[in-house]
Amino acid sequence: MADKHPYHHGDLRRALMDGALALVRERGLQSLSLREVASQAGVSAAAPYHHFADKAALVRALGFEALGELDRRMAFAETSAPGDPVERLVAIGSAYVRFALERPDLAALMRAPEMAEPAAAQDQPEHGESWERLVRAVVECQQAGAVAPGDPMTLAIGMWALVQGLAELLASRGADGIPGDPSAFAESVLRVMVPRATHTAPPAPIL
Amino acid sequence: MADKHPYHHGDLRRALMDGALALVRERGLQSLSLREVASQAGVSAAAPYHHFADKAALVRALGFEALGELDRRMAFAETSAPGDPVERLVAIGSAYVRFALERPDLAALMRAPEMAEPAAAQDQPEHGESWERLVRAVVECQQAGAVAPGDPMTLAIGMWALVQGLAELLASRGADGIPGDPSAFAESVLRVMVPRATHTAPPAPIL
DNA sequence: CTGCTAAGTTATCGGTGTCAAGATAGTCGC
DNA sequence: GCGACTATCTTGACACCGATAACTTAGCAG
Repeated sequence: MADKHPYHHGDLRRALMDGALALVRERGLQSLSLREVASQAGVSAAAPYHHFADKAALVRALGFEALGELDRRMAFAETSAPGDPVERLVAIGSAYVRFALERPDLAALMRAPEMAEPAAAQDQPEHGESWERLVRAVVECQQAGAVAPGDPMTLAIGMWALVQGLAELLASRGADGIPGDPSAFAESVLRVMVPRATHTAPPAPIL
Repeated sequence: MADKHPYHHGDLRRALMDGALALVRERGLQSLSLREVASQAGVSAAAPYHHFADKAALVRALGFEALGELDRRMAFAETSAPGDPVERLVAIGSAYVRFALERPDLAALMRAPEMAEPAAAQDQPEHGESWERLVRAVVECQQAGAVAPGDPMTLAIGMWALVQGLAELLASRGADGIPGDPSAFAESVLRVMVPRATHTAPPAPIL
């Protein structure tokens, strides 16, 4: 309905989002100003309110778009890392970290406080299957006997938290003091932290 | 020098920090206003600038105080969890998550964007030994043969990221859909994710 | 052509961070 | 005790921000 006939501006909503994203990219989410976004798009300061209820709504729209891009990257990582399921799990997680390192602006939008507000549940477009993909990868690892058995939800939450913490640590906080390529380092951390299945049957049989 | 003789107000700096913390606690870091902090302390809007260069400086001071409290809790967890080094490591990590769940205000201050700015390196008071403590716990686990060998830094960063991600996931994001006590759940996740040493000597010796 | 509604405008409000200049109150040297 | 000095706080202002109300314009349906 709103995306068909460009009345005055020609899809202003899109222009606002693009401009806002550019501003976040170059000066950070912290100093994003709705007025500046508007004036950069060549419209008055009140115009955005015909497309977004709030400044928060704009940020949420961008955040969900960022989540979509993340989902796309993780999907690509899943399909292009065949064979060993553990390698696939690592690849999925690594894609997350790489995304946060390459696009800290999008990563910041994903974890913007506006995304945690209850209003965020309303305008969520497609519910994104990132979570299902991660659980699937964990289950496949377990079926292959490569990862410790147990509730896959627990493991998946652990992996998700690990990857998210790694991303924030390396992107937002400084990636100083670690050697070489941060993304390669993150991958090695991931590889170590995957909860591998213990190869012995009982723990230390007294022989 | 500034903490000795209360000139007019009687340690206004402290009053501002306490008031600001109270405001963050009840309405969130997002809507913290320097003016409101000042007027709540019974002082004009410009008064805080004699004690903090910026609003960001106030937030950083609070953030470092929160880091100190976290450090205190992790230190307590370390000393009061003797015996099994893995249990100690889990206890330290669990203390982090519990802290973030109990005091989301302090957790938010710790990861405030102002803490990542380069200016944060200046006014850091005591450099906090949380990191050293974590590395120590990891090394002890390795010496006991309970945790996979390898660079302890890598493992410690993994644990730190895991615990940080877990805290953010459970605190900022909703802790919905997980069963029972969130902190107990986090502890179980931690326990699963600790990179245990494989109990076999070589990986599958062809016998 | 006549409504009707979406889209954009101007004007304004209350609020915010920050600074400059002045007033005030303690401390120190004499 | 007294003047100089400096730290502290106030007033007043500036520029900006998010948000709303009232008005104008543009495109479409009948």
